Amino acid sequence: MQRTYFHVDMDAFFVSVEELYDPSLKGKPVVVGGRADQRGVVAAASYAARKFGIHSAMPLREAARLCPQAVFLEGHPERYRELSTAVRRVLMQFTPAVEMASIDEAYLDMTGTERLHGPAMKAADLLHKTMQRETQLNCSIGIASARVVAKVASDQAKPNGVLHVLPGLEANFLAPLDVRRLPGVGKITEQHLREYGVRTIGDLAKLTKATLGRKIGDGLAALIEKAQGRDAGGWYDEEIGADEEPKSISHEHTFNRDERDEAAMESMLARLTEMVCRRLREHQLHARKVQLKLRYSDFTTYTRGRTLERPTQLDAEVLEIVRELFRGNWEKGRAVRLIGVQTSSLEADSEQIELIPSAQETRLKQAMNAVDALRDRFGESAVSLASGMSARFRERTHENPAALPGKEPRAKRKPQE
DNA sequence: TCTGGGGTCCTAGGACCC
DNA sequence: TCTGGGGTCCTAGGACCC
Repeated sequence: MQRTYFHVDMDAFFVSVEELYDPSLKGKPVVVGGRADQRGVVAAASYAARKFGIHSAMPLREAARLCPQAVFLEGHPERYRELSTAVRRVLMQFTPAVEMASIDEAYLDMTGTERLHGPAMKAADLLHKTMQRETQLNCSIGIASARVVAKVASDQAKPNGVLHVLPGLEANFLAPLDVRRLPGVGKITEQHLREYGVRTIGDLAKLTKATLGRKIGDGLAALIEKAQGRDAGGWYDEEIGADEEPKSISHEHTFNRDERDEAAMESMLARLTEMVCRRLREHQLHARKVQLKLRYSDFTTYTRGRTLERPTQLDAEVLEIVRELFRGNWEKGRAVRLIGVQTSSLEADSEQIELIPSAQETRLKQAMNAVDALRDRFGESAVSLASGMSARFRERTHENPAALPGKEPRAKRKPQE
């Protein structure tokens, strides 16, 4: 059956949200991602900043060199999440089949909504206006019979436009575009494809086993099919909105200066573990896999993990494993740039083989819920488990004085209405 | 200019099983 | 004289996306 997908992509989302809260930023070169002298990259750049050659994923220091007068902002993740929820609410007015693909973009399955909203272009126009009115944010919309084509179309429609690729014309629309425009083709794949003379999506669409001179793997086969204008592989084979629960939950931290002190790294690990486990509990999930990530100062990166016999969401259990992995794998004395904790193979509470929980376990769970509640009311620093405290103290005093308690008022939670 | 943080999916080798 | 072979789990690494 012929389907109709919308891909809705917010224009310069982080920057636009910042402008909402501080209209004086409008028209200025604005960079969201961190201070100009920090380790980090550009998360979003205003159109004025882009004129200087600044783009996302560029190191902050380079952005500062290109445009010293730009306004550098750390950003406000809570505000972005809040606006993202508002965006989702608008989209849900048009169809329940909405899937947020990231904080600022979504896919809508609009198949069969003509009776309700009229033809696709009319619905898109209304969606565009509703989004403006209810969030004060601009978006771009791509419409097509395949999600991958809708996504490329919204990209071409930017900024603040709508592009409808008519059924039957998908391949024609894609063919002249640079192969990098196709989702899934990054720098590395582009280089590989270049060796086979592929420069445009049309070139990729024509690849066969014969022209390639070798066997085609599943990944490349899916890529070729996408280049021909059809959804293929992985997520593209599932229904919109089928995914709700996360498949992994992780936190990581890059030290502002490379770290070689064991105690400092262990307390950071404790802190990261607390954040991860807290989110596991929020989602009512238990993790069966725990992974440690280490990146040394030369950027070589290692992950070491373990599968648990029994899934968990408890700080102490996860931290014990993380510690063992760290002690068993960190080369003593070698300077560490980044450290991280990841959980995966997540299972819902109900899937747990519920042996009768021991009284001790029940008490522990109650205690964790109490800790989470305290943190809700008084901030993350209110309650600390294990050795997370000293890391927090270090970060706040030496590396980030602005974050000292009292100096940085925590965002107040809105009372429930 | 040294390169964030949070994710998803794919690959590939070895173990194990039928 | 040597070759089975497919499915699934586990682990680690890597490409890619916003």
